[in-house]
Amino acid sequence: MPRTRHVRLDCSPGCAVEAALQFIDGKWKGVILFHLFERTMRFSELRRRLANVTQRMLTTQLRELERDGLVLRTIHPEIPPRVEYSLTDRGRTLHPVIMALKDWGDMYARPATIPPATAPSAAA
Amino acid sequence: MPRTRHVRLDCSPGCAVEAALQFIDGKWKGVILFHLFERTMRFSELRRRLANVTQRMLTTQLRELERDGLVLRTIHPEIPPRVEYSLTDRGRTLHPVIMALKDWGDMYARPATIPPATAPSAAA
DNA sequence: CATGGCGGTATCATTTCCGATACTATGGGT
DNA sequence: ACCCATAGTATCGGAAATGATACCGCCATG
Repeated sequence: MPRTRHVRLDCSPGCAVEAALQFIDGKWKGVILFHLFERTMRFSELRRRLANVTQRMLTTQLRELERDGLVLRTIHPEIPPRVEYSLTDRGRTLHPVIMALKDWGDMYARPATIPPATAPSAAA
Repeated sequence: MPRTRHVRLDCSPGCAVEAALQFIDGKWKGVILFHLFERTMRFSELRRRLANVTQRMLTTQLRELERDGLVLRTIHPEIPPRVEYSLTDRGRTLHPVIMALKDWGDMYARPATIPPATAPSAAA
Protein backbone atom coordinates (compact mmCIF):
# COMPACT_ATOMS: atom_id res chain seq x y z
CA MET A 1 0.00 0.00 0.00
CA PRO A 2 1.25 3.42 -0.75
CA ARG A 3 1.50 6.24 1.65
CA THR A 4 -0.65 5.11 4.53
CA ARG A 5 -3.38 7.66 4.57
CA HIS A 6 -6.26 7.73 7.01
CA VAL A 7 -7.75 4.46 8.05
CA ARG A 8 -11.10 5.94 9.01
CA LEU A 9 -12.98 7.01 5.94
CA ASP A 10 -15.90 8.55 7.77
CA CYS A 11 -14.22 11.78 8.69
CA SER A 12 -14.75 15.11 6.99
CA PRO A 13 -16.49 15.46 3.62
CA GLY A 14 -13.23 15.86 1.80
CA CYS A 15 -12.20 12.44 2.92
CA ALA A 16 -13.80 10.73 -0.03
CA VAL A 17 -11.23 12.45 -2.16
CA GLU A 18 -8.43 11.08 -0.05
CA ALA A 19 -10.03 7.68 0.01
CA ALA A 20 -10.17 7.58 -3.76
CA LEU A 21 -6.63 8.83 -4.05
CA GLN A 22 -5.38 5.97 -1.97
CA PHE A 23 -6.27 3.55 -4.71
CA ILE A 24 -4.49 5.27 -7.55
CA ASP A 25 -1.57 6.44 -5.53
CA GLY A 26 1.67 4.74 -6.34
CA LYS A 27 4.00 5.82 -9.01
CA TRP A 28 2.59 3.65 -11.76
CA LYS A 29 -0.99 2.84 -10.90
CA GLY A 30 -2.54 5.65 -12.84
CA VAL A 31 -0.85 4.63 -16.05
CA ILE A 32 -1.41 0.96 -15.47
CA LEU A 33 -5.12 1.53 -15.08
CA PHE A 34 -5.12 3.79 -18.08
CA HIS A 35 -3.61 1.11 -20.26
CA LEU A 36 -5.88 -1.57 -18.93
CA PHE A 37 -8.86 0.52 -19.95
CA GLU A 38 -7.72 -0.03 -23.49
CA ARG A 39 -7.72 -3.79 -23.10
CA THR A 40 -6.55 -6.75 -21.13
CA MET A 41 -2.82 -7.08 -21.21
CA ARG A 42 -0.19 -9.49 -20.14
CA PHE A 43 2.67 -8.64 -17.91
CA SER A 44 5.26 -8.14 -20.59
CA GLU A 45 2.96 -5.94 -22.63
CA LEU A 46 2.44 -3.60 -19.72
CA ARG A 47 6.11 -3.63 -19.12
CA ARG A 48 6.82 -2.50 -22.63
CA ARG A 49 4.25 0.27 -22.39
CA LEU A 50 5.62 1.59 -19.16
CA ALA A 51 9.17 1.60 -20.44
CA ASN A 52 10.83 2.88 -17.30
CA VAL A 53 9.24 0.61 -14.78
CA THR A 54 11.26 -2.13 -13.19
CA GLN A 55 9.90 -5.63 -13.00
CA ARG A 56 9.66 -5.40 -9.26
CA MET A 57 7.67 -2.19 -9.31
CA LEU A 58 5.29 -3.43 -11.96
CA THR A 59 4.66 -6.56 -9.96
CA THR A 60 4.18 -4.59 -6.76
CA GLN A 61 1.78 -2.11 -8.24
CA LEU A 62 -0.25 -4.79 -9.97
CA ARG A 63 -0.45 -6.78 -6.77
CA GLU A 64 -1.76 -3.78 -4.92
CA LEU A 65 -4.33 -3.08 -7.58
CA GLU A 66 -5.34 -6.71 -7.38
CA ARG A 67 -5.56 -6.60 -3.60
CA ASP A 68 -7.78 -3.54 -3.88
CA GLY A 69 -10.10 -5.39 -6.20
CA LEU A 70 -9.43 -3.15 -9.16
CA VAL A 71 -7.49 -5.53 -11.34
CA LEU A 72 -7.93 -9.20 -12.04
CA ARG A 73 -4.93 -11.42 -12.47
CA THR A 74 -5.44 -14.49 -14.60
CA ILE A 75 -2.76 -17.13 -14.78
CA HIS A 76 -2.77 -19.38 -17.79
CA PRO A 77 -0.81 -22.47 -16.83
CA GLU A 78 1.11 -22.76 -20.04
CA ILE A 79 4.69 -22.92 -21.04
CA PRO A 80 5.95 -20.26 -21.21
CA PRO A 81 3.74 -18.84 -18.48
CA ARG A 82 1.13 -16.33 -19.48
CA VAL A 83 -0.47 -13.98 -17.01
CA GLU A 84 -3.12 -11.54 -18.05
CA TYR A 85 -4.27 -8.46 -16.25
CA SER A 86 -7.70 -6.99 -16.72
CA LEU A 87 -9.97 -4.56 -14.94
CA THR A 88 -12.61 -5.82 -12.59
CA ASP A 89 -16.05 -4.25 -12.53
CA ARG A 90 -14.89 -2.20 -9.62
CA GLY A 91 -11.83 -1.19 -11.55
CA ARG A 92 -13.93 -0.06 -14.48
CA THR A 93 -15.81 2.31 -12.22
CA LEU A 94 -12.63 4.35 -12.11
CA HIS A 95 -13.05 5.29 -15.74
CA PRO A 96 -14.37 8.80 -15.07
CA VAL A 97 -11.57 9.44 -12.64
CA ILE A 98 -8.77 8.29 -14.89
CA MET A 99 -10.22 10.12 -17.84
CA ALA A 100 -10.64 13.31 -15.85
CA LEU A 101 -7.00 13.03 -14.92
CA LYS A 102 -5.95 12.37 -18.47
CA ASP A 103 -7.99 15.24 -19.85
CA TRP A 104 -6.61 17.62 -17.29
CA GLY A 105 -3.11 16.40 -17.94
CA ASP A 106 -3.51 16.91 -21.65
CA MET A 107 -4.87 20.39 -21.19
CA TYR A 108 -3.03 21.86 -18.28
CA ALA A 109 -0.01 19.83 -17.43
CA ARG A 110 1.96 20.42 -20.59
CA PRO A 111 5.46 21.75 -19.95
CA ALA A 112 4.59 25.05 -21.63
CA THR A 113 1.75 25.70 -19.23
CA ILE A 114 3.49 24.89 -16.01
CA PRO A 115 5.38 28.04 -15.02
CA PRO A 116 2.64 30.51 -14.04
CA ALA A 117 4.12 30.91 -10.60
CA THR A 118 5.27 34.48 -10.26
CA ALA A 119 7.17 36.87 -12.47
CA PRO A 120 8.58 34.93 -15.42
CA SER A 121 11.67 37.13 -15.62
CA ALA A 122 13.71 35.22 -13.10
CA ALA A 123 16.17 33.82 -15.62
CA ALA A 124 19.07 35.60 -14.00
CA MET B 1 7.39 18.16 -4.86
CA PRO B 2 6.14 14.74 -4.06
CA ARG B 3 7.41 11.57 -5.50
CA THR B 4 9.49 12.70 -8.42
CA ARG B 5 7.71 11.16 -11.31
CA HIS B 6 8.79 11.45 -14.90
CA VAL B 7 10.24 14.72 -16.01
CA ARG B 8 9.41 14.21 -19.65
CA LEU B 9 5.70 14.50 -20.22
CA ASP B 10 5.78 13.63 -23.88
CA CYS B 11 6.14 9.91 -23.48
CA SER B 12 3.35 7.39 -23.84
CA PRO B 13 -0.32 8.39 -23.99
CA GLY B 14 -0.90 7.38 -20.42
CA CYS B 15 1.57 9.97 -19.31
CA ALA B 16 -1.02 12.71 -19.10
CA VAL B 17 -2.54 10.74 -16.26
CA GLU B 18 0.76 10.68 -14.44
CA ALA B 19 1.34 14.31 -15.18
CA ALA B 20 -1.97 15.26 -13.64
CA LEU B 21 -1.35 13.04 -10.68
CA GLN B 22 1.85 14.87 -9.91
CA PHE B 23 -0.10 17.95 -9.00
CA ILE B 24 -2.50 16.38 -6.57
CA ASP B 25 -0.02 13.94 -5.14
CA GLY B 26 0.92 14.61 -1.60
CA LYS B 27 -0.94 13.34 1.33
CA TRP B 28 -3.17 16.35 1.80
CA LYS B 29 -3.41 18.13 -1.51
CA GLY B 30 -6.57 16.43 -2.63
CA VAL B 31 -8.50 17.44 0.46
CA ILE B 32 -7.02 20.90 0.51
CA LEU B 33 -8.19 21.52 -3.01
CA PHE B 34 -11.55 20.04 -2.22
CA HIS B 35 -12.08 22.43 0.64
CA LEU B 36 -10.87 25.40 -1.35
CA PHE B 37 -13.48 24.63 -3.96
CA GLU B 38 -16.02 25.45 -1.31
CA ARG B 39 -14.50 28.85 -0.67
CA THR B 40 -11.41 30.82 0.14
CA MET B 41 -10.06 29.92 3.52
CA ARG B 42 -7.46 31.06 5.90
CA PHE B 43 -4.72 28.89 7.27
CA SER B 44 -6.31 28.07 10.56
CA GLU B 45 -9.61 27.20 8.95
CA LEU B 46 -7.96 24.67 6.73
CA ARG B 47 -6.12 23.35 9.67
CA ARG B 48 -9.29 22.76 11.58
CA ARG B 49 -10.86 21.00 8.61
CA LEU B 50 -7.94 18.69 8.12
CA ALA B 51 -7.77 17.73 11.77
CA ASN B 52 -4.83 15.35 11.53
CA VAL B 53 -2.48 17.49 9.56
CA THR B 54 0.51 19.04 11.24
CA GLN B 55 1.24 22.67 10.77
CA ARG B 56 4.37 21.86 8.90
CA MET B 57 2.63 19.57 6.46
CA LEU B 58 -0.15 22.00 5.79
CA THR B 59 2.35 24.73 5.08
CA THR B 60 4.39 22.48 2.84
CA GLN B 61 1.46 21.25 0.83
CA LEU B 62 0.05 24.74 0.41
CA ARG B 63 3.40 26.02 -0.70
CA GLU B 64 3.64 23.33 -3.33
CA LEU B 65 0.15 24.05 -4.57
CA GLU B 66 1.11 27.69 -4.76
CA ARG B 67 4.30 26.91 -6.59
CA ASP B 68 2.32 24.86 -9.09
CA GLY B 69 0.03 27.78 -9.70
CA LEU B 70 -3.06 26.08 -8.34
CA VAL B 71 -3.51 28.07 -5.19
CA LEU B 72 -3.11 31.74 -4.44
CA ARG B 73 -1.75 32.89 -1.13
CA THR B 74 -2.85 36.31 0.01
CA ILE B 75 -1.28 37.92 3.02
CA HIS B 76 -3.27 40.58 4.80
CA PRO B 77 -0.81 42.63 6.80
CA GLU B 78 -2.91 42.90 9.89
CA ILE B 79 -2.57 42.09 13.51
CA PRO B 80 -3.08 39.25 14.09
CA PRO B 81 -1.83 38.13 10.71
CA ARG B 82 -4.36 36.83 8.27
CA VAL B 83 -3.41 34.67 5.31
CA GLU B 84 -6.00 33.48 2.88
CA TYR B 85 -5.75 30.67 0.41
CA SER B 86 -7.86 30.56 -2.70
CA LEU B 87 -7.85 28.70 -5.98
CA THR B 88 -6.34 30.26 -9.05
CA ASP B 89 -8.00 29.93 -12.43
CA ARG B 90 -5.68 27.07 -13.11
CA GLY B 91 -6.62 25.51 -9.83
CA ARG B 92 -10.27 25.76 -10.64
CA THR B 93 -9.73 23.71 -13.79
CA LEU B 94 -9.13 20.78 -11.49
CA HIS B 95 -12.77 20.79 -10.49
CA PRO B 96 -13.79 17.84 -12.67
CA VAL B 97 -10.86 15.83 -11.39
CA ILE B 98 -11.47 16.46 -7.73
CA MET B 99 -15.17 15.85 -8.09
CA ALA B 100 -14.59 12.63 -10.00
CA LEU B 101 -12.39 11.52 -7.14
CA LYS B 102 -14.93 12.53 -4.55
CA ASP B 103 -17.77 10.82 -6.35
CA TRP B 104 -15.82 7.65 -6.73
CA GLY B 105 -14.74 7.78 -3.14
CA ASP B 106 -18.30 8.21 -1.98
CA MET B 107 -19.51 5.34 -4.09
CA TYR B 108 -16.77 2.77 -4.06
CA ALA B 109 -14.29 3.50 -1.35
CA ARG B 110 -16.54 2.92 1.62
CA PRO B 111 -15.15 0.42 4.11
CA ALA B 112 -17.98 -2.01 3.40
CA THR B 113 -17.06 -2.21 -0.26
CA ILE B 114 -13.35 -2.69 0.09
CA PRO B 115 -12.78 -6.38 0.84
CA PRO B 116 -13.56 -8.15 -2.44
CA ALA B 117 -10.11 -9.69 -2.50
CA THR B 118 -10.45 -13.45 -2.30
CA ALA B 119 -12.28 -15.91 -0.09
CA PRO B 120 -13.51 -14.09 3.02
CA SER B 121 -13.20 -17.22 5.16
CA ALA B 122 -9.61 -16.74 6.14
CA ALA B 123 -10.33 -15.81 9.74
CA ALA B 124 -8.44 -18.80 11.05
C1' DC C 1 2.69 37.99 34.20
C1' DA C 2 1.15 33.83 31.90
C1' DT C 3 -1.71 32.04 28.26
C1' DG C 4 -3.69 31.66 23.91
C1' DG C 5 -4.48 32.44 18.91
C1' DC C 6 -2.29 33.54 14.39
C1' DG C 7 0.93 31.85 10.79
C1' DG C 8 4.50 30.28 10.33
C1' DT C 9 10.12 28.10 10.50
C1' DA C 10 13.81 24.94 11.99
C1' DT C 11 15.49 20.65 13.23
C1' DC C 12 15.40 15.90 13.74
C1' DA C 13 13.69 11.13 13.24
C1' DT C 14 11.00 7.91 11.09
C1' DT C 15 8.45 5.69 7.68
C1' DT C 16 7.70 4.55 3.11
C1' DC C 17 8.64 4.24 -1.41
C1' DC C 18 11.35 3.19 -5.21
C1' DG C 19 15.33 1.37 -7.95
C1' DA C 20 19.14 -1.85 -9.02
C1' DT C 21 20.62 -6.21 -9.05
C1' DA C 22 20.69 -11.02 -8.67
C1' DC C 23 18.24 -15.27 -8.56
C1' DT C 24 14.43 -18.83 -9.72
C1' DA C 25 11.72 -22.41 -12.79
C1' DT C 26 10.25 -24.21 -17.19
C1' DG C 27 10.88 -25.32 -21.87
C1' DG C 28 12.33 -24.09 -26.75
C1' DG C 29 15.83 -23.04 -30.12
C1' DT C 30 20.59 -23.94 -32.09
C1' DA D 1 25.50 -27.22 -23.54
C1' DC D 2 24.05 -22.51 -23.68
C1' DC D 3 21.04 -18.67 -24.34
C1' DC D 4 16.45 -16.74 -24.61
C1' DA D 5 11.72 -15.55 -23.03
C1' DT D 6 8.02 -15.40 -19.46
C1' DA D 7 6.77 -13.95 -14.89
C1' DG D 8 8.10 -13.50 -11.23
C1' DT D 9 10.96 -13.19 -5.85
C1' DA D 10 14.57 -11.77 -2.70
C1' DT D 11 17.61 -8.59 -0.91
C1' DC D 12 19.82 -4.34 -0.33
C1' DG D 13 20.36 0.58 -0.27
C1' DG D 14 19.19 5.36 -0.99
C1' DA D 15 16.03 9.00 -1.60
C1' DA D 16 11.93 11.20 -0.60
C1' DA D 17 7.80 12.10 2.01
C1' DT D 18 5.89 12.63 6.35
C1' DG D 19 5.63 13.29 11.46
C1' DA D 20 6.97 15.22 16.10
C1' DT D 21 8.55 18.81 18.53
C1' DA D 22 10.26 23.16 19.68
C1' DC D 23 10.66 27.92 18.68
C1' DC D 24 9.44 32.86 16.60
C1' DG D 25 7.03 37.65 16.84
C1' DC D 26 2.86 40.01 17.78
C1' DC D 27 -1.07 41.26 20.35
C1' DA D 28 -5.34 40.61 23.49
C1' DT D 29 -7.18 38.67 27.50
C1' DG D 30 -7.41 37.18 32.36
